[in-house]
Amino acid sequence: MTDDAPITLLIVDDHPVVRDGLRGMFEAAPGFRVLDEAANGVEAVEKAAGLDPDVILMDLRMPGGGGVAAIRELTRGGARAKVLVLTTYDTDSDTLPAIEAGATGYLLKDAPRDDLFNAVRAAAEGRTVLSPAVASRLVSAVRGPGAPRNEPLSAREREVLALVAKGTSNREIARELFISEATVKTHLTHLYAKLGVKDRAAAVATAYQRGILG
Amino acid sequence: MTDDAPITLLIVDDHPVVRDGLRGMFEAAPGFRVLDEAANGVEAVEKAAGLDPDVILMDLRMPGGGGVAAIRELTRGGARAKVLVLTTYDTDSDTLPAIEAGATGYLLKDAPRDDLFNAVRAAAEGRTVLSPAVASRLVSAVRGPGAPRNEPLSAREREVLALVAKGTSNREIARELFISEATVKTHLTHLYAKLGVKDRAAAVATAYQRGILG
DNA sequence: AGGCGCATCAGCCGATCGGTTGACGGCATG
DNA sequence: CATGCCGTCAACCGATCGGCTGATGCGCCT
Repeated sequence: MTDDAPITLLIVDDHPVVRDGLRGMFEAAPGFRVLDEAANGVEAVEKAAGLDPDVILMDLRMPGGGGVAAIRELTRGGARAKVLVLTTYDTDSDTLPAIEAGATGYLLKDAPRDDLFNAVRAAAEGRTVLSPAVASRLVSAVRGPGAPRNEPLSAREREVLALVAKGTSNREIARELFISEATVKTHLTHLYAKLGVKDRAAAVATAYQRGILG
Repeated sequence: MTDDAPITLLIVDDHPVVRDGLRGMFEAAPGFRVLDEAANGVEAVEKAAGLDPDVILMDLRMPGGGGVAAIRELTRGGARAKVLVLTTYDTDSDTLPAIEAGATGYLLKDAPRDDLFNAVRAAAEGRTVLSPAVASRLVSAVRGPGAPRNEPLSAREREVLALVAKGTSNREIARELFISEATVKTHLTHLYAKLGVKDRAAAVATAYQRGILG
């Protein structure tokens, strides 16, 4: 790939507004060429096969064809395209799966325009680009390839979690277990980290999926 | 039972402090007689068989022998004793199970002393006594015998709930679904009512148990 | 002896949640 | 056509949560 050849793009997002915004942004900048758009993962895989873009800008969380699955399919299919994940809002729980699935970069849509351009150029060259928030998450999560993070919860943590699943507030949990509210919060913070979630609702969901509850 | 015969009591609670408190309270008042105490459901069933108390004051949520199971066993065994449930803090999800299991009354420990006395007298006569909070829950839950309230969630509500289970905040859910945060909250309030829970964590738990999620 | 995980606690903060009340249009059912 | 459910939205409020920093004591393993 020479310096003057434009980087070709495929934009994947379920929000038409976002697609337009990205298209406009890249068409207005030199060195980029938007080949097409797709509204979901399935469509993205199809179009990528035909168009062979350099970089795919992909949203996660789309109706009808999740982003992570699409990435996995693309990389497994040996596609040349680099996938740059662009998440709508903040760093959610799909970060690691997306990267494990083969995403080359991961950043937030509210990143400055120039960061976006740089990220796409970097991705086109195969360099990994991560938004700071994501990067910090990754370093704190240096773990084996594809390991679904399975740290065991302590007995006390499981006890707290079980009460959380019953709708018990931290204060109530404290009274139930004869400990202070501060301790309850500590247990919660720890088990959030172990489960890889960020609030009690997600903790309960993950616990059910792993058979810790129910 | 004549007017001057004291009402005999069995106190069941895992907290020694609470047991002492109740014992002291009833021993100081005329017309009551505390026969014994138990620290869990199993012990309660055993002692009730031997002592034949008029009223059993029972906490729910105890380690080693849940209160509801004990109540069920007592009533199924044809015990004469009336069970008055005394919950530590507030109206939790065990309210209905406890009453269905055969509890004669249900009130909160922070009820005024006289309410407690009256409740025990009422229970001894077989009258049902409920704390206001519990009563209002019941009227809004005129369920058939043993029916675990199975109101179906609307499609939108299920959609919101699924995102909640992923740890998504209300604001993020709003963006995902192209609706306002106010609407998200409305959906949540509705689905809490339908599931009979009071926060998102319990909603997720209930949803898993009913197969709505996972 | 030193390190490590677990459990306990404090205080502060901003962000978020849940409750409440009230409202509007659409659509179906009766 | 009246009633009810669904979906949408607003504004306000107190309660709760989650993050952060930092600290102590205990038991276990090396």
